[in-house]
Amino acid sequence: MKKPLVHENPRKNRVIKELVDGKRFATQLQTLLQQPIADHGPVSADELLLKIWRSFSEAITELNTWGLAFQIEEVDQADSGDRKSKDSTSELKKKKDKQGGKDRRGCYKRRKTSGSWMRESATVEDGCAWRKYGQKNILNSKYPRCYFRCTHKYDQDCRATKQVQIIQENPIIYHTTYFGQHACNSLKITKHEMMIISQSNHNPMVEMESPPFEIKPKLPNSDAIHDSTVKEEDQESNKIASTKSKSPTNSKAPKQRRISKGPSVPVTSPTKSGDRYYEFRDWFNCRTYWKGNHNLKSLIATFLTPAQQEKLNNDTFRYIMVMENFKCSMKLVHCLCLSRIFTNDRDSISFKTFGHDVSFTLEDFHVMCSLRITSHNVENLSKRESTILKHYFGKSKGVTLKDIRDFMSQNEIQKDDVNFKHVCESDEDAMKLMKILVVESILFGKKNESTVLEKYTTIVEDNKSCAEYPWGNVSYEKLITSMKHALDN
DNA sequence: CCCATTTGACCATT
DNA sequence: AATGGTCAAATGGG
Repeated sequence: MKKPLVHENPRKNRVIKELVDGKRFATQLQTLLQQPIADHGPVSADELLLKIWRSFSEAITELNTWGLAFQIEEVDQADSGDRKSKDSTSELKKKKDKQGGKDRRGCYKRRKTSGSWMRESATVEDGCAWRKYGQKNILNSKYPRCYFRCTHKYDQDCRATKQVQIIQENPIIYHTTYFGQHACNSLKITKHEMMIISQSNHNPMVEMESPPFEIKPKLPNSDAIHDSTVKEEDQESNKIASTKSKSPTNSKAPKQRRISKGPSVPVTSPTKSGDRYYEFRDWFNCRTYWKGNHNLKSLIATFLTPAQQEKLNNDTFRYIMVMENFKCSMKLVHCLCLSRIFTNDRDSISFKTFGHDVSFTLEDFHVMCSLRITSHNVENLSKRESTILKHYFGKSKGVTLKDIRDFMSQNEIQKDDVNFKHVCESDEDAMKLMKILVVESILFGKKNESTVLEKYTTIVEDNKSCAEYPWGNVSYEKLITSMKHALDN
């Protein structure tokens, strides 16, 4: 009998294993949640959550890089798609032996662009430890392309890679393309990694957020620490710290500011009762805080024509549009703002992520959300009437986000033969309506029932104003105000 | 000696 | 056949 090929495929086996593991952990979690907290065993729900997330994340990464390797499998089961071995010391020898001494260099599949993201900057430094493994002259390029992999490729099975190429001199600009997420326990979680975490969502088929914050419970007040898992984690971070001595970016942040111990920490948390302070994880998990449904992707797909989508993707909010998952990204921004409330520091914000202190400046906030920020005051709005709201909703005041969403879902694009038919009078109108939603629900984090503010609609309506308007300042301030309000309740 | 970079070879993909 | 991604021997720095 012919054995099904799939069982011979290590890639597929890994995917299956990860998914099965994930399911097992989920079942364990379900059992755990059905028991009273006092009966919980040595494994916490948070730990199980992390395990589940890791399993699915691994499976997705595997599926994303699958491609042709599945076919190669038939010919050569020994290697091809999977160069990695848990046993890094004997890996090289093993590989050669398996291949009968034949050199398999360059035996790879060509990169896919999905699951990658780019960055242009004046420095190559991004806080991560990279190892260069190649350099290539690229056709029609003045400068060579350099290939890097994560230093922890073998010791921690980390698959992150990047390609760096100079695209301009004086001033120098590096173009970096990142592939894959870090699976390693890197001490240096930087703003850039945060950006990556918030923007990368590799598989378009699966909506999944990376957990941007530490999962394990950790009380900020050392007196309150009795949980064994907390101690374990502390040991773990010390271990990492000692093995990773060179840490240029880290030295820049000696501020041992414990966010939760800041002077302006609220006495109670709106999520739970008791007189302890809460980490951002607590806020992050507080569903009442994250209003509305910010997932505009499906609306964009059904309401805008491909041409309109293309335009929107290259417009003022292009960096927002690049994000696969607005909700996750904006949660991060929310948390950043929240940290500012805790530290009461106008110049920088800091919080904990993966057990490490991370510090952000307002400038970094700008980098993260890529929204315009200016140093001077901005409230200089004209008192025009919103023509677009008036035109499509019959009124310029009192239109809710829901009204716009409903309008969009009731007027999906139609295609007859070759042309897209659209309910709006122009492409511009369709895009502007979508931009209003982006501003109100994503930048301002408003809930569905809120009314659209006319003064911002008029800015969106005017392309020049919209491009020049410092959305970064406004969303930043709005979020902080909104969080302060939430804290007071 | 260890670790990182350099560089030509190798080969999948286009 | 050209191109680009990866490997690994050679090389170099600490």
